[in-house]
Amino acid sequence: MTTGGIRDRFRAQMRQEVKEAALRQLAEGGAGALSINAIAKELGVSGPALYRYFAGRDELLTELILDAYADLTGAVSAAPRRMPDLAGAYRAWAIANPHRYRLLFGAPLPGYDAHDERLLHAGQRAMDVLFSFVGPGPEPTPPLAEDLRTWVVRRGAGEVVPAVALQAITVWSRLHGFVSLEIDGNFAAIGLDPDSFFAAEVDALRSAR
Amino acid sequence: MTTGGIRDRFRAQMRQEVKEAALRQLAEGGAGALSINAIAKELGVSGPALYRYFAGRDELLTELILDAYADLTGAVSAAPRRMPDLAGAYRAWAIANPHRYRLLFGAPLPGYDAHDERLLHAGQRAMDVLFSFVGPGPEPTPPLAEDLRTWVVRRGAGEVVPAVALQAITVWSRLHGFVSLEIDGNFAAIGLDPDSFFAAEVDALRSAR
DNA sequence: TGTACATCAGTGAACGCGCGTTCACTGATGTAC
DNA sequence: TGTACATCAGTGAACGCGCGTTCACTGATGTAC
Repeated sequence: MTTGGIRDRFRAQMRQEVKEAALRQLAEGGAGALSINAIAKELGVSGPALYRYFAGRDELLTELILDAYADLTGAVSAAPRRMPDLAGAYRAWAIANPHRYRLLFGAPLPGYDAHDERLLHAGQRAMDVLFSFVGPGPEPTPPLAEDLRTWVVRRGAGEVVPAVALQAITVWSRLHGFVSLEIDGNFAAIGLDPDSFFAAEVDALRSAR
Repeated sequence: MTTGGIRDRFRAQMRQEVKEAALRQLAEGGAGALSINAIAKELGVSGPALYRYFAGRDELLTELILDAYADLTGAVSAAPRRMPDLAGAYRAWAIANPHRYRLLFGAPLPGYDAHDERLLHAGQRAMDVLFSFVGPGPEPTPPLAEDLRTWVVRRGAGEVVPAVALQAITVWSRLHGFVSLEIDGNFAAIGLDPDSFFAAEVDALRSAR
């Protein structure tokens, strides 16, 4: 399996083009709109041709999710190590890529089995970024503190203290609340401008909870 | 259009059975699993038969969403007027009805136009319950305070002060964050027990934002 | 109380569409001698 | 440098399935006289 041959390069580029077309369709058609046949048509190729590049729909989906994890993690990591910047980067990525954000954290797609362990690792890496961003919040009370300690150890991040773990999850949960309400159009539906409210919510996050 | 005739009662009951079957399929198959034909089959009837009771898939969906709004609003209203009970009732309903919760606040279904104004009213009624539950949070700063005031007036809830409006949205956003992470399996995916964390998050909500 | 009629639930066929996936095959192209 | 061969991208047909919706129609049933 030598890489770098002409055919290998062609394959790699074609895989890339398939993924790009897939993202385009995901962006337009919504969650269930990912169709092998539709992608093939967009690339000017017959449906079965794509099976040269992906074992099937599931493998393509897995690749898209892994890419999305890497992309989001990169975008957030690139932000200055301050709370408002973290929050802003997270939100900005989600708004720019709502369909990919839903792929990561939204309802599981019917018929898709996410049993690839690379997905777990990608998720852990994303969470690690959060750990490195937040400071310790309020000290969790005993039962919760125990849960957090064992959780952190089982993740192989034993050096993270419970107060930081709790803060990371809290930040994630609140950011996700705001961001998912926004990208799913719930603020728009009730006629509320998200920007000013976001600033207030981030401000509350900054002042340690 | 007299109601109460034998045929009218039959129609009403059949509509109810269609909706129940729809909910069952939604619960099993996920978001896009709502199929007129599948519902008909479950009821032991041919597909076109359902067009006697619903103009089409969209009307059925609209009814399901309206029912879900009424149900959630009722469940939350029935809770004692204290923060932990509000949060608990909201979460409990979402866990018991994840598919319906997604119908209300999740990504818009592709191909479904939610332009029925009854949906807006139902959403407003739900938000009104929140208004009646929360006390004033911290005073919003000028630009946000202005937004909130005009927003509240445009909704016809002019007696609600900005600090209460902000608190209601904040509570909603944070509850939604936690609840949607939970029902979409994100806590399970990273191996975290939601219960103890939920208690901590609610506790943070209780102590005024 | 009996009969005629209008109403309406439900059917089966059809339309046009789309899906993921398999299979046998063609034809171009890189590669090894 | 030329030739033979193996590799592999891509095709078109097919399978079996499902979808929402329309249409002309049958047959039962409530209702009005």
